[in-house]
Amino acid sequence: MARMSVAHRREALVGAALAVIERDGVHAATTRAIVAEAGMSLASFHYAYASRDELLEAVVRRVVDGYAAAEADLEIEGPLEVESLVRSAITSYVELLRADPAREQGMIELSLYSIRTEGLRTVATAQYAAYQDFTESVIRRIAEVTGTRWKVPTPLLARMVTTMTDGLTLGYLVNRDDEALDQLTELVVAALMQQVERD
Amino acid sequence: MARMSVAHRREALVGAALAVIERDGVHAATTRAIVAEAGMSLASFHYAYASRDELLEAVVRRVVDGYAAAEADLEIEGPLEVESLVRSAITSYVELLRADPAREQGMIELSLYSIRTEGLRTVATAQYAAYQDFTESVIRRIAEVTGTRWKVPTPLLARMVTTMTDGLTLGYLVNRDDEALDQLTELVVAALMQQVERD
DNA sequence: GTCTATAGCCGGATAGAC
DNA sequence: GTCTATCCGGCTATAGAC
Repeated sequence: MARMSVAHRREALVGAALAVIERDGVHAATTRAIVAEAGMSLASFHYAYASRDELLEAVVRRVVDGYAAAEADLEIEGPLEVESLVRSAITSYVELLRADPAREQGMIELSLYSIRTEGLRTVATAQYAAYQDFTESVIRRIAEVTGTRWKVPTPLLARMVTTMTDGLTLGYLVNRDDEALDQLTELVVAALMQQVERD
Repeated sequence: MARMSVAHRREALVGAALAVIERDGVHAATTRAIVAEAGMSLASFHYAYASRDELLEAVVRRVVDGYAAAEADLEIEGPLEVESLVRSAITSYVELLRADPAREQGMIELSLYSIRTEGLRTVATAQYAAYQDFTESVIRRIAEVTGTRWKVPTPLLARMVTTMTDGLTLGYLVNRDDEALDQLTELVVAALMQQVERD
């Protein structure tokens, strides 16, 4: 393979690893599968990263950065009414889940793997914290735009959102029940609307 | 090892596999680790089961049967008031989670592994269906005992419960934040109480 | 029936040629 | 710097002695 800078090679490997994880799961993301996906040799892998876990750490970081980017791009659309904004925020994740369940399964597997792996635990919590920050900023934006107040602190509400989206994800991965997903989405929206302060 | 009936040997292997999965995760539940846990030889394993996946299928079935047994044993305690019964039902799971997070992580890993494995997919959905049945029966019992009606069908409400408990589980596994777990439990109870029909 | 021993494969990581 | 070839360990599954 042509000469590449280490930085460029690392980038390519992280991308390939993500592709394999999303398609076949963390278990299948062996160094060999990853280099095959990236079209490079096994030795080149170890030239760029000392170990498989070091690469996986970089993968988690890329995922985290993705959330941060999404946060920056965030746009509020549609009528400026709390319920419809909350619904569209939840729905946008649900549609992501529906469109690419394997991706979400890969992300959960990555979290669980990180938790079990010495040296990756802190990276896992960082992944969650980033997702948390993203959710919090959405909630804050909705409150600002509509002039709403919440009954509970924003960080707690954000955790409630991730709790429910995680639960929706696991349930959908197992059952693949689109109708149930729609109905549950409505219940989730209702649960959040319950936390709007009505003066 | 002394002579054992195949049935007894299988039982021992399933128990050992569950122990390893709960302690070290599905990934670590190799045939070698399992027979070491059970104190038998590798060859004896293959005398009882044709393959590792065949054993894992049996493990999932045992978990399912466990839920069914829990359902039969179910007792309603405390004051006959909807909110306190709902809270105690949720809390009893949350305390289970807090006491043995590794066990719950193992169960989630088992589900995700089953989903990815040809021939275990149906077993995975059966696992969830059993959990679903258990939850439904609890909800029904609470409604009967207190004379309450729910705004939504019981099966949907049961799915909402599993959605939220799954979410609580993933979040707790990553963050190990006991205070957040308490606060989220209260929000979950509130979300369920919202679905009580007040005439 | 139960064991030890081993086949056969795949994994991460490395040596050494170029 | 990048490659091919290889080491070495752990895995599932099986062969064959007893």
